[in-house]
Amino acid sequence: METSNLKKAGLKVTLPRMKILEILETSETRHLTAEAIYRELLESGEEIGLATVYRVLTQFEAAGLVCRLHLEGNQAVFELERGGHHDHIVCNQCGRVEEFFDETIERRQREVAQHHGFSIKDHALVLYGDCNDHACPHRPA
Amino acid sequence: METSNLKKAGLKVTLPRMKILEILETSETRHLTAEAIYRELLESGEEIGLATVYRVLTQFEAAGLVCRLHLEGNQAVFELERGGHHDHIVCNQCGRVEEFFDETIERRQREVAQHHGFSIKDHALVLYGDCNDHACPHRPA
DNA sequence: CGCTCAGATGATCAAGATTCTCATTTCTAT
DNA sequence: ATAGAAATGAGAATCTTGATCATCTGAGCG
Repeated sequence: METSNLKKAGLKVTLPRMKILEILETSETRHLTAEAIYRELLESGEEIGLATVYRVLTQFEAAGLVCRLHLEGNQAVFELERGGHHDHIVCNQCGRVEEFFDETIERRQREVAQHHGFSIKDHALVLYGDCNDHACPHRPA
Repeated sequence: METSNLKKAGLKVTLPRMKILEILETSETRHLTAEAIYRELLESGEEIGLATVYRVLTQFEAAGLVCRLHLEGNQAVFELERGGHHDHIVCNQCGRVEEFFDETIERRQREVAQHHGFSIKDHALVLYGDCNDHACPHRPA
């Protein structure tokens, strides 16, 4: 019930927004597509439109509540902003997503950007590989 | 006239393919969208379909002749494969794209992936910032 | 040099993801 | 409760990219 986040972001506290936030907070998978959220809401018996999901997620992104990531394919995924910045590793086989943070990489990025005369504002880093987990339980949707 | 590249890739040497390759080789901008290539060809008086441009670029990518990049926005850009791997810095203001290669970052990526039990196969790294170029028409104040 | 046919092209259609439109509904402040 | 502003839902619209299919073209052969 973190309605405070919504208010703080200047967003009216509505049912669809709370429900979407709730799913982002409680879902097993930390990285969800708009469609996945939409389907989950429908299955919960909510009356919601896909357009609303996209609209709300875009607003959440602007408010800094969620991050939009383009991990692969054409569908963006959204993850709840839980404070720390991190990058991602995606398994080519099962689609599993893991997070990491590496200060050395972060520092070198800043240095490289400076070298090129850029003031770095953001970056996107995704590693693709095969997770060598034999019991890999996550199959792509 | 690098028709040898086409033959080597098992692609018939046709006018559209040569023209697209020529544009990729001679364009000022090293990173072009399919649409940009298409428009440039139309302006040169070529009779070509957008579908062909996409089809050919996809074939070039499969043949290792070009790289497809998702730098920002929804449109992929293509760049001629000139040997060395590199990553990109994009200016948020003017859209300029610069290339860099940093061995430290590359190495750390491999180490991080290994740490997570992944065999890294590929990666995507894009830095976003403001180029502080005084000639940049959109330079921030 | 012209012939043949697999492969390539171009026009159009189609698909998938995301945004827009607008009439209707829901919050928030009063 | 009520009014006004903002949000929602359904579907249309858009944008990028891939698929279809009839027509055309290039490479090898005579």
